[in-house]
Amino acid sequence: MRSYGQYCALAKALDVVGDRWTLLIVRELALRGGSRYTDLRDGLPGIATNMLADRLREMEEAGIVRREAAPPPVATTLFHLTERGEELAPALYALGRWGAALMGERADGDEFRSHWLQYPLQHLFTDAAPDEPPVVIELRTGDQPMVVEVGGGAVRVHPGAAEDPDTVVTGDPEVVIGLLKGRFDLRAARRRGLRLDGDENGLRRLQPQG
Amino acid sequence: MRSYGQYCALAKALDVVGDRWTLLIVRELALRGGSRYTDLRDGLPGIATNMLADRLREMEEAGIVRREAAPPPVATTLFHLTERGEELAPALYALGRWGAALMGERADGDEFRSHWLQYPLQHLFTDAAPDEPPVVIELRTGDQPMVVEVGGGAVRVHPGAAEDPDTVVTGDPEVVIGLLKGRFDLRAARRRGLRLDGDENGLRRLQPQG
DNA sequence: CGGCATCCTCTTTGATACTG
DNA sequence: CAGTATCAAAGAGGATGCCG
Repeated sequence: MRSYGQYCALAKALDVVGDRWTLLIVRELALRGGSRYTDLRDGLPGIATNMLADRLREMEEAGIVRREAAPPPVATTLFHLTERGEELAPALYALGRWGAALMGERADGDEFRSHWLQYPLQHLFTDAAPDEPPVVIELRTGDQPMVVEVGGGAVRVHPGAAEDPDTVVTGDPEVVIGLLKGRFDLRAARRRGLRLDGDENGLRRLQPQG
Repeated sequence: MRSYGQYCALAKALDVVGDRWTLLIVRELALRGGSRYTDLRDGLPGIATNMLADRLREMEEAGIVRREAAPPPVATTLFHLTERGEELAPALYALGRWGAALMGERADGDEFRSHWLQYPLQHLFTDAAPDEPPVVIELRTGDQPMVVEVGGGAVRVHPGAAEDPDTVVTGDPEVVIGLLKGRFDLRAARRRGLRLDGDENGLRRLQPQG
C-alpha cells in the first residue's frame, strides 16, 4: 500500500495494516496460531492465492508475521504472528465489537467458519454466574464443532467435540449467533431450525457483555 | 469496497470502514466535530478531492456520517459523525496506540497537522500528579498552536493560543512528540532545535500511559 | 499436496482540470 | 465552497501453471 504520508499514529498504523485482507490474515493467525498456507486460505474464503502470498510477504517485511520452516516430519512452512503482530489484538477486538452490530442477517453468499466464533465468544461474552460449577456447551454450526467452556467468570473456546457436553446447540450460524446475542429468544430460534440438546439452562451462563 | 463476504464481525466492520481513507476521515470528524468539506480536505493531506466526495457519500449511506445544511449566516454544508460513527472511537484509539510505536522518525515528506495531537495526548497520556494545581502548556508545532491543560488526573487539548501558559514548547513535530513520549530527553530535544519557555517542570505532569 | 508465480481482466485510486 | 469530469496508473480478482 502506498503510504498516507501523514505523521500521525493512526495513519502510520494504517500504512501497515490498512491494506485489504491484512487484518483478516491477522485474525486467522491470532485464532489458529502457527498456520500453514493452505489453512490460511481455507480460513479466508474469497482471497486470491496471489493476494495471500503478497500480503504474507509484506506482513513479514513489516515485522508482524514470521515464517518458520517446520522440521522434517511435517516439512511445511508455518506462519506465525510476531509479538508486534499479537499486539494488534486490542484493535481487532475494538473493530470486531463495532462490527458485531452488523451481524444481523447473514447476507446471501456470506461464508462462515466455526473458528471465527472464538474471538467474539471469548471477549464479547462473559460468564453470568462465575460462582457456579462450569458448563460445557458444544456448538454445531459451520464447518466444525466448537467447544465452549463457561466457568470461573471466563469463557474459553476451542475447536473440537466435547466429551460430555451439558448442552449441544445445532443450527445455522445466523440462528446460533442470534440466540447467543439475544436477537432471538429460544422459541424464535427453534422456529428457525435451531436444535438444543441437554440442559437448556447451560446457555444462560453465556451472556453478552454490556 | 467490495464486501469480503464473510459472516464475521471483523469482516463486516471492514466492509464498512476498511476502505482507504475512511478511518482517517473518521479521525478528522471525531477531532473537529462538524466540519466543512474544505476543512476536511485540509486535515487530510494527500487525499484526492473526488476520493473525499466518494467516501463521504459512502459513509453517509453506511450511517456513520450525516450531512447538515448550516443555516443562512454560514450557508455551507457541515459533515458530522452519527452516533454510530462516534462508536468507532475505541477502534481508533486501539489502532492509534498500536501505531504510536511507528512514530519514531518522521519520514521525508510526511505531512503534519497540529490537531492530530489531540487524540493521542488526551487518551495515551495522563496527568502524573493529579492532586497538584493544573498546568497549561502551549505547543507551537505544526500549522497552529495547541493548548494542553493537565490537571485533576486528565489531559485536555484544544487548538488555539493559551492566555497565560505555564510552559511553551516550540519545535519540529518530531522533536516535540519525541520529547513527550520520552524518546528524547530535554537535552537531546534542545540539540534538535526544541525551545522551551516558562516552567520546565510543567512538562513533567504530562506522562505517557503504561 | 503445499506454496507460490504468471497472465490477464476489471476495479479502485490518484492527479489535475473544471464548474455552479 | 463544494464538489464533478476526465484520464492514467496502481491494485485486486480469477484462472492456471510450475516445482519440490
